Amino acid sequence: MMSDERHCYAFARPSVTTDIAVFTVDNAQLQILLIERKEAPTGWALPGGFLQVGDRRTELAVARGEPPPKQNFDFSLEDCARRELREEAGVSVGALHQLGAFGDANRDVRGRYVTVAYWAFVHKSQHRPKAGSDAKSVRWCQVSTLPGLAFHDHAYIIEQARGSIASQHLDTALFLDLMPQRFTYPEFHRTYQIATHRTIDRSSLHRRVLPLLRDAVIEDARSHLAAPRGAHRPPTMYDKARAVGATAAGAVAARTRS
Amino acid sequence: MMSDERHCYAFARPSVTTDIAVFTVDNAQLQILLIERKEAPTGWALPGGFLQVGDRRTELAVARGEPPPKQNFDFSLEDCARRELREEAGVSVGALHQLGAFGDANRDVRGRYVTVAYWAFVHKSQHRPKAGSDAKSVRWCQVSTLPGLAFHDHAYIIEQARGSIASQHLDTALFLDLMPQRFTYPEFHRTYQIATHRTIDRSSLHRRVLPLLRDAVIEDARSHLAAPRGAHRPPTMYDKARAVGATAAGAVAARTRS
DNA sequence: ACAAAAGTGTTCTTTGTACACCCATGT
DNA sequence: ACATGGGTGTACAAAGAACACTTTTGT
Repeated sequence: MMSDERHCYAFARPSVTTDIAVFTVDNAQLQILLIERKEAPTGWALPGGFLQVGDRRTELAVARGEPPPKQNFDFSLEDCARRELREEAGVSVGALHQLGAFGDANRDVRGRYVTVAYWAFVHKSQHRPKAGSDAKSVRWCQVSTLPGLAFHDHAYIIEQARGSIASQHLDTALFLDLMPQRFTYPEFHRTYQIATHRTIDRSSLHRRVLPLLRDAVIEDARSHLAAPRGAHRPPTMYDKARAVGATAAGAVAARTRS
Repeated sequence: MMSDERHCYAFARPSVTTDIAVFTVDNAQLQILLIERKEAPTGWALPGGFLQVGDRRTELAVARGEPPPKQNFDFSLEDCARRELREEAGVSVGALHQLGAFGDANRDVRGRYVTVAYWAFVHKSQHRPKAGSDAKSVRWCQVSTLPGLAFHDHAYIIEQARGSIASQHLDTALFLDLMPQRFTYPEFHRTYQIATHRTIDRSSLHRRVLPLLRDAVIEDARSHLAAPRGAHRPPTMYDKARAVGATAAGAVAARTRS
């Protein structure tokens, strides 16, 4: 009902969307969150969707500094990415990293789309992906065996994101986002190697990461329950929320809720 | 006449623009190309403008693979940047580097704008900036003493671009775009230092750059006319068009014209 | 005791740079 | 001769990583 085209402009405009490549490490594999589209073009795709802008009057008011509407309004591109991720896939992320804008005229068969791509790291435990409004389903897919994608530049975007992650002057601290609330260094070492797709000496990485975890040690011996037990020294547990540089996904989720 | 708002959509859409930070080195200063806007908000700004998209029928046809219209159509975001730079400032550049997308709701008082920012290097000799349709004037401004800008995130964008240029993992070859058709290594050395805002040993930079210029030597002794004369060995002249990695602005201009 | 974790010290490589000193080539 | 350009060799510094080895701490 009422899909009237009520927003009219003197010049044609493209649709603006954000797409987000959410990576996680599980089962010794780098995985990415994909959604199965309900509408054409059907198939698998990166989660994402339209930048919600207000009508003329609203936008002018916001541009003048008035408070933005609470509903159906993305103040920033990053807001849009977070919202789409939440609505479409049920996932709230910490740090979002912008990859760039993609806008070739033939990138979407439905018409002219300009998309701003982001990537993020999460740990599965903190998210329960749930297909939202526009998605038939949501799935973690191994990046090594991606299904065919509904938009032909999504594979390229994922490629770019992986390059960004691997070839790096990327801060070690960013990889903390891949960890659960509590984790040990050996776990971090394994995860880091999988995410960057290379091997690195345990001790060398340890030296780089330890400073970040200095204040995140969980002293309580009972907390070690989740750590590997055995006839050996138990690993130190760290609390992601207290690690420097980590963007606690929990905190972000809480902030969003309030 | 007929500024009717003929393009209507079910959902509000932002305007999409590109902005370009064009840098050059002249008079021992890093300079940037700014235009003086004719329309509100008046004042100085980065050259740039609207992404020209077709109407629904046109875009669908292009998305299906049919050839894009010759007129008033930007196939890619980069095409848009080149066109705007040409139309608005009379400048054609070689390599364009995407900085990212900026789309906060309060970035433009006229309404909701999403801009994709690019930066480029040029040499003044190859361009005659000329105020185009939307510009009252065009000017090279020293980045050290920028005027106030009509859009408050343009200063931020310029800042980002300068950071990108200075804090390097930037390929040396890109700086060849700052040179004229023919240049000497000592000239390159000076230019490089100004652009990156640091000093570097003549000999060290020489080693990095020489491989790029191997096949660009101008043998003809008469070509040395433009080189500094004096009671000393004359410098070797190089031809930018034959240097590896340089994107000859002339070639791009020619391609555009055909 | 054993095994995994934690921690330390050393070496190696790479990369970029400075620096010193050569030769080349014009007026 | 001399001033500038071109070129080479060496040394140095920092960063990242490998490697070897020790110590810790539980069963």
